[in-house]
Amino acid sequence: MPEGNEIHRFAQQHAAAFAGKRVHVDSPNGGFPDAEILDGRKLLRVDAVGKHLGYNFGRDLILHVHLGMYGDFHQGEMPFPSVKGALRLRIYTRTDWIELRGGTDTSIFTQAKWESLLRRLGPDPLIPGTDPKLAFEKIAKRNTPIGALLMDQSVIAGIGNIYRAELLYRARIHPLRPGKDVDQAALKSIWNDAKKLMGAGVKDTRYVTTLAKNRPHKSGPVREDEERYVYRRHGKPCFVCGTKIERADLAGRTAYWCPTCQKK
DNA sequence: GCAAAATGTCAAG
DNA sequence: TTGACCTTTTGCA
Repeated sequence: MPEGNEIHRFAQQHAAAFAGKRVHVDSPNGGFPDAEILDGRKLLRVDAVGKHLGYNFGRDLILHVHLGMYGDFHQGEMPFPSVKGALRLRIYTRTDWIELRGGTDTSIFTQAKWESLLRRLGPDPLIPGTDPKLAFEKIAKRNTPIGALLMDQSVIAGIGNIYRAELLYRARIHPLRPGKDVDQAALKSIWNDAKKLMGAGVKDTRYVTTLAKNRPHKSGPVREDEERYVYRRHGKPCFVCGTKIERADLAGRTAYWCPTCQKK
């Protein structure tokens, strides 16, 4: 279910509970038979890059988790909740536990494999100090729509369908505009906006991208139906201009945009 | 009770 | 470009 912000949040929370400690690892539904290799070892640290998590148990023992579209974690203090559903992985100590369900990949990586993963990922806006230059250069060369490039993890790591839609709305750029027609100043502002929005999304579990001045209810708590400008708002009026939000498939995922505010 | 959809990625054709 | 895969939740019978 997650974009990069949630991955980084999981890394922080899981490290807080387990890093530097000997942990138990098991797989109640048998979906991760290698759990026993890790059981009883010390978890050194938890890394997050883009949408990937690496639980580092020492060289060549890196538990790689990619949640894909459906994977999710739950975390809590002992005792365990009752086992239900397809519980693939648990990590726990005497006091804390996490549970993992779903997900595209749960497997043990060598150091070399982890490094080759890092090599094929673009810069991650959630890693402080990251230089976006390589991403800008790739985008400037390509005819591919910017809406597809922002989701391409080898261009920029961590952006998913919600942030793609909302970043492009906030930049007033149509998702079908070719990458090479997005100027450098616009790319820079999208990158800075990604750092800001996704950074807020690490702390806040809601994806709020609207400015208060654009919300129909400008004060009070943000209403659920006013959190975002375009994502899953097709057929509804744009908060800024009133035009109906459109949607279409783009690179295998549904893109959303305002045909008036966002220019091709 | 069942179909459909969902914040993702990869491989086959 | 399409299908396959992982699982839960929602909406409609």
